[in-house]
Amino acid sequence: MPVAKGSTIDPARTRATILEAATAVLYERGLDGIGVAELCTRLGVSKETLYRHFGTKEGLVEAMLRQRSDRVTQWLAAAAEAAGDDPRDQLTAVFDALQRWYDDPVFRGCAMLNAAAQHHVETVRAITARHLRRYLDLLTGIAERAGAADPHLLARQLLMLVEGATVVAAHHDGAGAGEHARQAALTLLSAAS
Amino acid sequence: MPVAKGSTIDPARTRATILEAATAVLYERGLDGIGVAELCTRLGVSKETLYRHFGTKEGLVEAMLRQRSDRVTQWLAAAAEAAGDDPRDQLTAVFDALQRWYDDPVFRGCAMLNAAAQHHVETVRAITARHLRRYLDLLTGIAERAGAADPHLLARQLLMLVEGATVVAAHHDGAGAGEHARQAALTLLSAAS
DNA sequence: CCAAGGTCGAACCGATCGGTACGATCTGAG
DNA sequence: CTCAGATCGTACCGATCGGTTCGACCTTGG
Repeated sequence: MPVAKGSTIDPARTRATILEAATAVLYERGLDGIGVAELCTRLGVSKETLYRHFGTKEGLVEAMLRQRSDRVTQWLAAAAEAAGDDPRDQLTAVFDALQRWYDDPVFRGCAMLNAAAQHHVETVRAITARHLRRYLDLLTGIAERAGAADPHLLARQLLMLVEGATVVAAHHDGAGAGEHARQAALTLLSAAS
Repeated sequence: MPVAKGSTIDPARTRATILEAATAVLYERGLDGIGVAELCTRLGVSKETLYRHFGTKEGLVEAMLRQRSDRVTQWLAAAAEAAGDDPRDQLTAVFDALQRWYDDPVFRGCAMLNAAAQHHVETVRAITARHLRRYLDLLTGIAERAGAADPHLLARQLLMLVEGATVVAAHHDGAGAGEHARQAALTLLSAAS
């Protein structure tokens, strides 16, 4: 490791561990629902360490949102890819994956949307917008492969179903939300090609 | 006015005025984005008055969310009713009304969803759930009048489109979100009957 | 073995938070 | 006119906030 300059106790791993644990706690409690002191206690880390790695609570929040967006996007894309080449199968796989998420007891809605609802900070809003854009790209690919007359319009409508299903699952009733959205998505896909 | 017991300066009107102004400010800044002191300044009211009428910041928040849910629901229902008896016209009217909302420069997404994303308080979450339920009732009526095979399923899918369009409009791009959602909704309506 | 630097824990900082207290002022019913 | 009560403005409270500092450990490259 030529780039590993002066370092002991592997700070990179410390940072990764903090990020990992903070993701879960901040998702459960909300960004402003827990102070830095209690957060550090739950993370098993001192305030000085946290501030050296992230500079600011905002810095930690942004780093964790970025990582979470990366992971969720990759996770959804992988689910679609594993379903084969048929766009209908890919769409089904996406909504099935969402349903599995909704059924998770810790499910509390989309972390990016929740964050954007609290912090009016521009950086956070930008991360959320980028997150939706990534979803849209994934859905646009499916719509194009399906031969939709207007793939961008269809993708946008599918994005609304994805986000709408997540909202309904989080705030009204998660049972079957993924399946119901999937059914609607397939109807739109059929009608658009 | 027989019920007007002992009162001067019409406290009822004071309360209504506070609620009115607080709705706008809390929507713009976020529930935790403004303190009670600054809030009172913007409202042109003293802290003592605010606390006498609402007891707590939480009390104010809940009262304003309830009122907002009432109004928004009535506003959407009125838009649907004014469109006549055809379910397709009613659905169109709903999404057209939403689009007008998205185009408002102060639009910041659904206030109830934003609130539920920040406050994990059970009361707030209950108000949000009731709000979605009201939307669902409105859409169920339309789905039933349209003769849908499974009106409850269709209504749920339409609800996802409504909420999804609102999320996309707030966090990605509001231009045309209402129209695109309306188009998808009409497709689902046609396919379900 | 030694020095550099990551980490800890706790004390500490000023600012702000939600909420209370109080005297002064104003309003309107009797 | 009088007096109850609504309102104001301000000072104040304890708690908590995000963030800093420091001395003591501990780990590890040289």
